[in-house]
Amino acid sequence: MLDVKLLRENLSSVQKEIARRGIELSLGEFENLDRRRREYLKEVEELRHQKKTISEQIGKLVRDGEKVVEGKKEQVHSLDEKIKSLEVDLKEVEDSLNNFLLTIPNIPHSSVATGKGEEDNPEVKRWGKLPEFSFKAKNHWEIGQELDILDFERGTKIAGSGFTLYKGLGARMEMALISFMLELHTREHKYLEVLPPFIVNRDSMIGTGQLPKFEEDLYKIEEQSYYLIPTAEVPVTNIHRDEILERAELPKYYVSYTPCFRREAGAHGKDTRGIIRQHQFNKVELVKFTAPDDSYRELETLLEDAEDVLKRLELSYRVVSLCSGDLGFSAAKTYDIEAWLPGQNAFREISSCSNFEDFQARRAGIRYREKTKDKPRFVHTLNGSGLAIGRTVVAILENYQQEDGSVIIPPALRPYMGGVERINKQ
RNA sequence: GGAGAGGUACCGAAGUGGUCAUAACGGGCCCGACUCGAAAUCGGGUAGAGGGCUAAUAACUCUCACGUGGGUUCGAAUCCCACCCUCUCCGCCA
Repeated sequence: MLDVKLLRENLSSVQKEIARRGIELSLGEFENLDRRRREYLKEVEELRHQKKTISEQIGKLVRDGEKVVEGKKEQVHSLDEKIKSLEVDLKEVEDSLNNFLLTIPNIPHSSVATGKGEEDNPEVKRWGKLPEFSFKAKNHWEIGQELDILDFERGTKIAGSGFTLYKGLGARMEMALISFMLELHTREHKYLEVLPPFIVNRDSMIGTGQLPKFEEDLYKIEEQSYYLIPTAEVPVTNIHRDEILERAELPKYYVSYTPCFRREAGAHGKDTRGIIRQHQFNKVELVKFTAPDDSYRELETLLEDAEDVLKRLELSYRVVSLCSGDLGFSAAKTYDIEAWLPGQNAFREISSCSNFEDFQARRAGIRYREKTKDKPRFVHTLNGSGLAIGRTVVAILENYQQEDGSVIIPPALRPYMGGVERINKQ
């Protein structure tokens, strides 16, 4: 959520910034709602003040033994009527305004390139040498099926399309990657591991920006208005919802493994084969809470922490900076890490690292005090995949495939796989 | 799920219809005094949100805020209803 005051005072420049996303903000609607809200509020507060004053007078009179207070009670009654009707109007305007504010995306950072979509994302860096094969590189789903470690038919039978059954060393590799990443980030990058609920309430979803706008992307448990998390970002960022942190506590680093559930509404027909796009997938997520001045420096180190996973697995990748049109709703700036997939002859997203500045913090009420007596200020929140597990499996299968159909396990991962060095055909 | 108890500031806790919610009392924390320094002691300070007025994130002022939302009443932390959460016991259960 954007600051109402910022919006009020710099309406046209905010509008211009948001326009870079290809979204047009309605100035008139905001100005009208904001103005009416303040008018109603002022009036209601004035009437409440009058009411309070008279009630206090009645209290005094009664205590002094005065009995003739009916006239005063009448005054309060008539004030009450006015107040109640104004409150209805006020609530209506406040709800509209609030809903309007909750659906405005974050302002792109000044370093974000203006562009329409994926094709306009500037490449920031590249790492590693692209592997060369003396044979035709296969897709991960071919490799996975031939090794009998990925079973798409069974996944579909059990749940539906977009769900996969991992078997044998496939399942083992998925779990090994989770352990490997958690250990790397906790031991070497100093993140605190947390294992949160995978189901959250509506307030948490609003806090990080999934709701109210993107309900159709989420799995909902109707009976209780609970939602399955689409990313660990949601429960982990909401750890500190409605809290005031101490300056000395910042920055806070969390790392969390969770499964992620996404309906992928509107993505039909994309990546239908394989495990690139699933309704359920595993992810290790990095989340940071920082002081505002530090957040962009912290974004760079967050990115490096995520990159480190690929470096250790010796997988080639590149980093792109999302352009204004490709930026997510809540993000001010995002780097995507794209791993090289020989089977697809393309770089594909394997991590997304974002700075949300105070956008989520304002929604979720996450604040800190610069000094003991200062007014609380909003923290900045950041997060990034470190990494998406399923896509890492894809990258390993495709990059480490051998001519005989086997797949070599990257050395860094072997300790987490009981020393297995290679997955062979049975 | 059943029965009971309870949710008040950073923590504990008083307040059970009015002039004590910038909320008694105790603790913590911050500043100061004392001290070579510290402890002890003494003094002072310690919530939030949204408006109005402003150049102002200053001063002043108003409203809201006692788990959440309603209701009763001239007036609610206090009475009533619903819901949420915590604790104890019982039941069920991986």
